[in-house]
Amino acid sequence: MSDARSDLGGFARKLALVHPLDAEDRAAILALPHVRRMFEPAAYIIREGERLRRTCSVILSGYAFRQKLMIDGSRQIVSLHLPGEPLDLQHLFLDCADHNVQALTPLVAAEIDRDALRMIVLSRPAVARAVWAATLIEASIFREWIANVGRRDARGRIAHLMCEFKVRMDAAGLAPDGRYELPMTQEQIGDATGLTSVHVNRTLRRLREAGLVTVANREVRIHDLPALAALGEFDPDYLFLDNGDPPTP
Amino acid sequence: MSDARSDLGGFARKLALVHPLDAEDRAAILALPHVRRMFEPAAYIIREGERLRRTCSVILSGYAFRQKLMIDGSRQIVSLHLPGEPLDLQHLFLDCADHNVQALTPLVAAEIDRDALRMIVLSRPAVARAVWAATLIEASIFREWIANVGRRDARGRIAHLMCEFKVRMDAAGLAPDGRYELPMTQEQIGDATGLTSVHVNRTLRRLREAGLVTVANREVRIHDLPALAALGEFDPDYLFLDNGDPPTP
DNA sequence: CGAAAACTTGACCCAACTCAACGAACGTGG
DNA sequence: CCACGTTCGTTGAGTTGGGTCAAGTTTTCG
Repeated sequence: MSDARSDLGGFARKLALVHPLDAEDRAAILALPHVRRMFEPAAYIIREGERLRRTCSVILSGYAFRQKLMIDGSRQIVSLHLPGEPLDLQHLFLDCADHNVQALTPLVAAEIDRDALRMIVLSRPAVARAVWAATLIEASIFREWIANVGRRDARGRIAHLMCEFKVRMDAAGLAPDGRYELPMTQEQIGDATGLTSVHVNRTLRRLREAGLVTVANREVRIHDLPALAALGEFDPDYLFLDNGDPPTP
Repeated sequence: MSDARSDLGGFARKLALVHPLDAEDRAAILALPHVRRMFEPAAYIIREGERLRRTCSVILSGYAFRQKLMIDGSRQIVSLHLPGEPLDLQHLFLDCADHNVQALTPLVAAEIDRDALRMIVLSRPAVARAVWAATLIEASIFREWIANVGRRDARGRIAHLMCEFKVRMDAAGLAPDGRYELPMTQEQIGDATGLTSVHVNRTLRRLREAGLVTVANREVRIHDLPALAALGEFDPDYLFLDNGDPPTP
């Protein structure tokens, strides 16, 4: 696959899953001018209030999370990002960051020139559809997270998070067998679910004792996926990963 | 203003606030084929699981909310919508609804033909920017709501909701003096903030007794906006309403 | 005017938080 | 390779914000 020659192969592949791209579209994406940049864990990739960024970042390797800080110092993680995923498509057309993005692990990002990305997006309808749909899917995940923190108890929230991450890791080919890497501390799991790290710890123990899932050493092993999905009311439709039906023309 | 001749004048005006549109862009929007449709309060405008909608709806008059149902029957409202706002831009490029949209008041919607909307969006860069940016702003509001239900206490959540609604009503010219209409029951306020109606009631009383805000008879009267904004940690930046700085070319 | 829906208030309960102490894992530098 | 500080995880005890249940009251609307 010629994608492998460019840094942006993973990004192009992800977009093509959302909407089919022809060879020219794909070549245009691969040719996007960009610079690589490396980040340590916890390093800020995007900062709230930053204005007029001239780039849009895509993860080449590693994991990242999107976060808002409260004045009391607490933190709410609003999304997680896997390799190949874009980190700030909102800056394509919005000029100010309303939140922070931090690396979860050592991370390599491609910072794509924003004007070049705008150009191909406004001139290539298929690319526009793919990139736009990607932002719409992200919004769908945000909606699900509102429901998760707003209306589920601790077990449900964590079960849901584990299921979502599993399905997304699967789709990215990063969860070979039942187990998968989850590079989050219990405090970060709490920040993603609106809980404290202490309560995350207790809840993980309960989930383990119930034979549903084991989370240890940055690794998740799901023992009973149907039960875990039921507990977290997890239905993967909102992730729009099924490329089952062909997109409407 | 010739916009008034079409149903879609309000929509066009809203889009133009996000990104400038020239006369041709505006005319193309006003000419979009659509049908009017009326809804009673609580009527479903969009249903979860619905496939292959051929339209995208815009509110001509009235209010609506976006909602997810949990299996125990509880409900999480994930957004509120004012006159002129689009209700399902996600269906522009996604083929299945992941949530429900209901009318909050008697509502008139314009159901715009989706293919026609796609066409002008993919052929008119300025329209694409405006519509796309509108979806990105919606996503920004979703992120703020995750933080609201995830990390604030009851007073903060409700204070934040009141401030957001006030600012959006102001921007839409619907909050002439300090007071504004809030067509939500206490149960719906609870569904939007992840609380029960009983606790919403008690919290509203506390906010009233503290001299911050009075909510009664579907009307909100904010007595101390700075204090209310402080309590809800409300900073309107995430709404991207300021058209202060010209958009980057 | 009457019924249904929305709001109000009290009593009680529990899920999740706080505070605190301790153990385990993990770098990192000597 | 080990010593040691630091971060992360674990567990207990006590507290509390918000939920539940239940009984009114008020508003709305046909």
